[in-house]
Amino acid sequence: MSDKKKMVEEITSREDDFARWYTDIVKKAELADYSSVRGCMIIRPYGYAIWENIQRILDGMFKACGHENISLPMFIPESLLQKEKDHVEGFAPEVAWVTHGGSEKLTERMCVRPTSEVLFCEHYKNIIHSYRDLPKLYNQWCSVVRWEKTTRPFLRTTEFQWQEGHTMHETPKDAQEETLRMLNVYADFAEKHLAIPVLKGLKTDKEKFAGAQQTYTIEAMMHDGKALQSGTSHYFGDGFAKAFDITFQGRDNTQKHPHQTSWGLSTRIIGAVIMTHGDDNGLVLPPDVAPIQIVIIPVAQHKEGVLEAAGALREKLSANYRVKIDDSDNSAGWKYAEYEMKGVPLRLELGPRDIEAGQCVIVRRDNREKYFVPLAELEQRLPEILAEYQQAIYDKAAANRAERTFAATTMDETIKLADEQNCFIKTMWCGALECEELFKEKAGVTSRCMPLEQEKVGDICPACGKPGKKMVVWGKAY
RNA sequence: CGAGGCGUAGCUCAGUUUGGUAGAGUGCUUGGUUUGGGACCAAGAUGCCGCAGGUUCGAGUCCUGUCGCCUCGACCA
Repeated sequence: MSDKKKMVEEITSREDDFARWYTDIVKKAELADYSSVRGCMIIRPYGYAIWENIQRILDGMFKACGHENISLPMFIPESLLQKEKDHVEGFAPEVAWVTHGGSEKLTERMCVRPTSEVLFCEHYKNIIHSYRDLPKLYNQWCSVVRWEKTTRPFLRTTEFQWQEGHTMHETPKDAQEETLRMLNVYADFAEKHLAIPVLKGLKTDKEKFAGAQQTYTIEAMMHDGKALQSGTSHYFGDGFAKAFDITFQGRDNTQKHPHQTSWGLSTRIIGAVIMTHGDDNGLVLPPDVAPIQIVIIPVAQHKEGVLEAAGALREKLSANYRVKIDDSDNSAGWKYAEYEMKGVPLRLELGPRDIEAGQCVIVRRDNREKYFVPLAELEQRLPEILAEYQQAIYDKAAANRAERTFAATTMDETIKLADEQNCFIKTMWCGALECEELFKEKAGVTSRCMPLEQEKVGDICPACGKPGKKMVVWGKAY
C-alpha cells in the first residue's frame, strides 16, 4: 500500500463531501444508527458512552453551583402549553400530540414536551410562596421531542437527549447573573473538556428563544466553517411567572413575581465534537469524554509474554484511565486504523522488542506522533502527552476559526465572503429586523450572535448605512 | 415541507433501457500460513431486490402510494 493511500477507505474525505463524511463517521465509528421512526436515532453504546461522560462532567459542574436534579412528566396538556403566548407560538408548529389513551380518545390532547418551561412553572407555582423559597435551582436530564422537518444524527433529531436547567430567583439581577453563570459553565465545558473554542454572545430578538427576554449562546465553528449553536442560556424576566401566576411574599411584605432562567445543552454537542476535531481517518475525541482514552495493542501477540505484559500494563493504567486492550486476532495495522476511526486519543503499542527494551510506544491520534516511553516513566508521561494532545486539538480548531473569521463593512464584502466560503463575518448592525433579514436574503447568512466581547469593525450597518450599534457575527449554521 | 438524486447480501455497488433461474468485490464462518500501518491461500454460509398495493402467465425491472438516505431551498437546538 502506498503512503498516499488513505488507510480508512470507507470514509468519504472531508474535502469531497463534508455532509457525507459526517454521516460516514457517525455510522462507521458506531456512534448512532437510524431507526424505523422518522428522524429518530439509536445512540449506540460507543456514542452513548460519550454522552455519559458529558453528563458526568456537566452534572458535576451544575451541582458545584448549587443545582439539584429533578424529573418532570413528558406530557403537557394543551391548555398548559397555551399559557404563555410567545412560547406556544414558537413551539406549537413542532410538537407531537397524544390524542388517545389506549383506545379512548382523551378529553384534552397532550403534547410530548418540546421543552419543559411550562411544566416547571406549574410546579414552581405550588412550591414558591416566600422569598425564603428562592432561589430554586433545578435541572433535569431527559429527552424532548420536536417535529423537525429536516433531521441529521445528533445535529437535529426528532427526539433528542439533553439537560434543561430551570431556575427561579428573587430579583432580575439574580436571574441575569444565573443566566450568564450558566453560559460560562457551558463555555468552560466546551473549551476545557471538549477542546472546542466557542463564541459567547447574545442572540438577536429574531433568533432568541420563544418567550425569553434574552437568549445567550455559545457558537462553535465546525471544520467546514459553518456555525453550530452548541448551548443556550435564557433570561425570562417575570413573563412566565405572570402568565402562570407565580408569586411570593417579598422581604417588604408585598407579593412579587420571581425571575426565571432556563438553559440547555443537548446531544447535538456530540455533533460539534465530530465536526470540530474529526479528520479523514475518522473521529478525534477529547480525552475527557473519550469512552476509551488509551487502547493497548499487543504486537506479535502470539509470542510468549506479550499478552501477559500487556494485561499487566492495562491493570496498572486502569486506575487512572479508561483503557481497552485489543487482543483480537486482527492484524496490528487493522487495529491501528480501527481505533483511529473511533477517535481513541492514545494508542499504546507493546511488542517483544519493547518488552526487551523496557519501553512502550505511544502514538497520538491527532498527529500520529510517536513517543518511545520507558515503562518506568509511563505514569508520569501519560498526563503530559494527553495535555499536549488536548492543547493541540484546541489550537487546531482555534486556528481554523481564526482563518475563517473576517470583518466586513459593506454588504458587497459580506456577500462576497459568504459566496466564497463558509465563515464567520463580523459587521456592525443598526439593530433593525429588516437589516437582519437583508443579510439572510442577500448573503444567505443568519446572525449567530452579538458577541459579549464587542469590537468596532466599522461605523455603519452595511444593510442600511445608518450608524452601527452592535457588532454581530454572521454565518451559515447547522 | 418544495425541487432533484438514490434505496439490490453486513458494506460498496452491477443488473432496471428491452419483464423470463439473484450477481460481483469486500466483509463474515472454518482450516492453515502470517502478524511493528487495514496480510495470504483454500473451502463455506449469507437476499421480504426499503415497504404496501396494482398491471402481467411471470415484476429487482413497468404503474401508484409510502418510508428512509443524500444535495439545494424553507423551518429549526
